Amino acid sequence: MDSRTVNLRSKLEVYKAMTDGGNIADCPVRDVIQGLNGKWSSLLTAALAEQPYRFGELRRLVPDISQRMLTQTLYDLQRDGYVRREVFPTKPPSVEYSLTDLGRSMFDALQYLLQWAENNHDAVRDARAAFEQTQA
Amino acid sequence: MDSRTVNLRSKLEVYKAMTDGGNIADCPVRDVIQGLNGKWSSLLTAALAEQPYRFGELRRLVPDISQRMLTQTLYDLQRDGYVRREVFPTKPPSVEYSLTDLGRSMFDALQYLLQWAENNHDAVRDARAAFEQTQA
DNA sequence: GAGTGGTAGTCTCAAAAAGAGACCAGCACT
DNA sequence: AGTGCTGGTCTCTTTTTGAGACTACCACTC
Repeated sequence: MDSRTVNLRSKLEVYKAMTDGGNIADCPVRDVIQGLNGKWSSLLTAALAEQPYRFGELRRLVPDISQRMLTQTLYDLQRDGYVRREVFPTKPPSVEYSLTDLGRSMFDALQYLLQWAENNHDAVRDARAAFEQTQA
Repeated sequence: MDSRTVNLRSKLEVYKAMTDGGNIADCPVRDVIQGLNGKWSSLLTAALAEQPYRFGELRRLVPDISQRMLTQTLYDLQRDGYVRREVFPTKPPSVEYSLTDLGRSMFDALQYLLQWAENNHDAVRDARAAFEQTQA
């Protein structure tokens, strides 16, 4: 996607897209965003954007995720078409997860936000510190 | 942010930023992203990017949010420095919420993802339908 | 002067989601 | 025969979210 395309659209238009012109509760844009803002979705997508990984590799790569949430997040990403799951008939069978073209395309858009977070986490940290002062 | 800056960075680098070079559980990038992926954060940010709103206006604008979650999400966005809260001494007092410069900057980055969702929600819907077939 | 409505919330309880950790089957290796 | 690796599932507890009643203050109407 050409970045100028986004910048030419008004913020109002993006908001309207999220509310689907009145169909607020059942809006497709919110539906898609909803599937991406789980606690682990973006981290796992970022890992798989680097290279394909097996289940156990992902678990070791992200030590603070529980097996249960790893299973479920991968299932959700697969259901929405971002991730491909391939079983190899080794003994014991191994399972490889990789990004689909759709997943790669989504991650390209997500990267702007990740990059922003990397550049600005100091500002957010400062804001939190200042806010705690006003509350005290 | 210049879009080329992002595209020149490898996916590996973005992943490394999310894992903070080993400090995976307590990574500032994940910390910032975490604050943004609540169910209502992106929708409220999009609304406030359009124009400032008062509490009751936001509640009417987003009918399926509970007062409790509206209060809490606005509190979180204010704490992280994205939103400014101003009380006006009218009778009864009214409260106006608006984006800060930091919030505007963040929303610019978020917009790429919202735009992607708007362009690709059909593909996600198709993926879900296809996935249900394979499960049945 | 009693009721109605609009302001911005808080409080409580129920439901849903996430986290922790035990448990499983199958096979290879020692 | 025991140990470890594979990729999970199952159960229980804690956290997060949702629904809805309730508050205090004031203006306006009847």
